[in-house]
Amino acid sequence: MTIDDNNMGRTPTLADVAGLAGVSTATVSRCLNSPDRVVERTRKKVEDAVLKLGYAPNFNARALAAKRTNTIGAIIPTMENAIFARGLQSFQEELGCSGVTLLVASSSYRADLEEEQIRTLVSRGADGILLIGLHRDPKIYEFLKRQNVPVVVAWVFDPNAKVPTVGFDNFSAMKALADRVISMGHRRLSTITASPQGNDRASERLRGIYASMMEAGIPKTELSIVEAEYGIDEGGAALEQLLCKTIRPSVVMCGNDVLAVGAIAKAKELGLCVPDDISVTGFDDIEIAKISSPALTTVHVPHRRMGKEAAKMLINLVNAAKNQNSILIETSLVVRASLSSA
Amino acid sequence: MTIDDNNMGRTPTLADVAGLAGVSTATVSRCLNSPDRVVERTRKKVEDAVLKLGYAPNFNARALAAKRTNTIGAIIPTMENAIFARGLQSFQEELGCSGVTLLVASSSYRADLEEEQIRTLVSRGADGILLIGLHRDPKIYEFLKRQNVPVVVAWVFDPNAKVPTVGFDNFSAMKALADRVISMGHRRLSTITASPQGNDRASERLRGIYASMMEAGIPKTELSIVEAEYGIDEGGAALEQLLCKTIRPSVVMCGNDVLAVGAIAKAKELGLCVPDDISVTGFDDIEIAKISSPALTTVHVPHRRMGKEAAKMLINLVNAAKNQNSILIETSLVVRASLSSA
DNA sequence: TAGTGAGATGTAAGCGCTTACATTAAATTT
DNA sequence: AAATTTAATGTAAGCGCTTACATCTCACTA
Repeated sequence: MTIDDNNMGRTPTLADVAGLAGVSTATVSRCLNSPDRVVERTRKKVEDAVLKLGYAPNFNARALAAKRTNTIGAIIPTMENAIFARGLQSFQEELGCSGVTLLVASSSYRADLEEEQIRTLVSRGADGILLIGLHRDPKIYEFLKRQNVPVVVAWVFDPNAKVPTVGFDNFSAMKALADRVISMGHRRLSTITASPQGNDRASERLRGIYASMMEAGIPKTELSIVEAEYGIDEGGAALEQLLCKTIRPSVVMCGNDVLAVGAIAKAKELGLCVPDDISVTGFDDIEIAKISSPALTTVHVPHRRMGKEAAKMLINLVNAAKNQNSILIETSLVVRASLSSA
Repeated sequence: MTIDDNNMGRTPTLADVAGLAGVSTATVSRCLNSPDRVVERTRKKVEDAVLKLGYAPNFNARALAAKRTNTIGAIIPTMENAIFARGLQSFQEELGCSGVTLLVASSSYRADLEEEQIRTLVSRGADGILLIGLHRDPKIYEFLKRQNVPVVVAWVFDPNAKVPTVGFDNFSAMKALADRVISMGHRRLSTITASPQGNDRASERLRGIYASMMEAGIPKTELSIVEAEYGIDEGGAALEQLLCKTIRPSVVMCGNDVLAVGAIAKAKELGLCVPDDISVTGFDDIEIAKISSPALTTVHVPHRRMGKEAAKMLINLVNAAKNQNSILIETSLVVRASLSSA
């Protein structure tokens, strides 16, 4: 049995265990944290006492005394987005292998909230922090540095950043997709994107589209842009806005699969045929991309691998404090039925 | 500026602030926790010192001394499921209104992991805990009670449970759906469900189907059951299994929308027409249900409201410790194209 | 103007744990 | 068997904060 009775009116402490076992608190502490430093017979006594009392260590007291929490914090923009959830899942799994607990917070894509949560995580004693995207007030990085809390940034790759990153090249990934789109004859382009303001993933992807257009000699003005928040309905609404423009685009390149699926649904609702009347592309390649009809052309991102690498990196940083090199996660184009020749 | 320099080699403490401001630590503490108990002039001095040093309180020390964390924990089966993510989002928002922080853990549907995480949350000093589903070892409820940590259970409604619940009646909701299915002439029924073992949501829903069949005089044997984990691909694989059975069902009632969408996709892949060859139903009514083609017949669950109510209840419990009554969240049938007459 | 009491601030004792250092016991060497 | 090393355990000083209680101020009252 792991959970047992004790007949005190309060939750048992280390001292109670020590008393019952007839040893000092230091010995009990050692039993819990480095059992090999305690002789078998003593350890047995202590373990019995722990069970007898249903003792559970007080985390806060431990953290205060040890100045270490075995906890790593992560701040993601939203929990409602499957891609963050999935990356985080493997991040957590990898941390778990090292006995580290994950603390998650979501910032709702708001910089001020994120800053607040970073401070919360630090004051809670997180040994390290995972952040999404590089773009934020430099003061925050300074703060983290001064507090001696290592950081890893995921979802972007930038070997020149002052913090290690593990992610993919948003610019190149989107440019590769745009290259393909343009090579299929599309000229009247459009995109549904998250606000690039303060979101380097979004702005890099946008830059990727422009770069491709430039190479193909298509003027920048041929790209219509609509900003949308994350969500199926938001994608649909954005598509409607796009269709109001005087020149109807032949393709809409969406910032992620969810927006894309929303756009497809809305297009069908409006009696348009995808991809005959309008092509649609996504980004991320989550499950929904495959089962969408038509199936979605998108950029595949190995989120699980990214999460895992980020975890390893952060653990190294926490343990050794030696600098880690950024890791590039390769993406790949997945061409499916939602994209056809113009 | 909220984050500023200090020229010490370590992170500043309350005592540092007190020293700089020329007051005692008690006064600084009061400035931070009950500003109205400190006179304006003093408070100003303290605030200046806080800013000057970039002071951030040490959460663990505070929790240790105050025996309160303003933190509530929640353990959900998985983060990858949109319905939990969404319910949790509004849960968190509501908590935020009261200045309470949320700590999330996911148990991967494993009872042992859940128990471990409950203990972790308690040892971290969570003032209260949100759990999904009632079914778990009674020892856990006893443990929580002894530790004086209030609990609310969500996603199920049971006025007779020993802990307050806020959720819906899984039995009636599924029975209502089955009633409709059967009234449309279906007799060869099937279901794709999470393992009902230790999952009261799943087992109640299954019971709902049986109850409906019984009323209609359909023998229990007419229901084929396949268990599947959560996921689009899992739903597809389960459908294949179902189709291997000698008697092909005319309808597949899925435990949630994600499984249902997976089943639909697989059916289409196999050349079957939904709903002409086979009808499919889901549960939850997440966004994907609307945009699926054909659109999914399902049970609508107001997750956001559920999350909000759960938060309110938990906060009351933490503050007043008076018992709360369970809250029933009403569900409703949403009939869409994926269900047709047999 | 001394007396009163409310309000502001200070003092100091913990909260439950870890850990450097001191002490004691056991194992090894000579 | 005494001397020396090594392993096991104990002692006690914090970790950074909150808060009961003591003290001090000062505007009022009588």
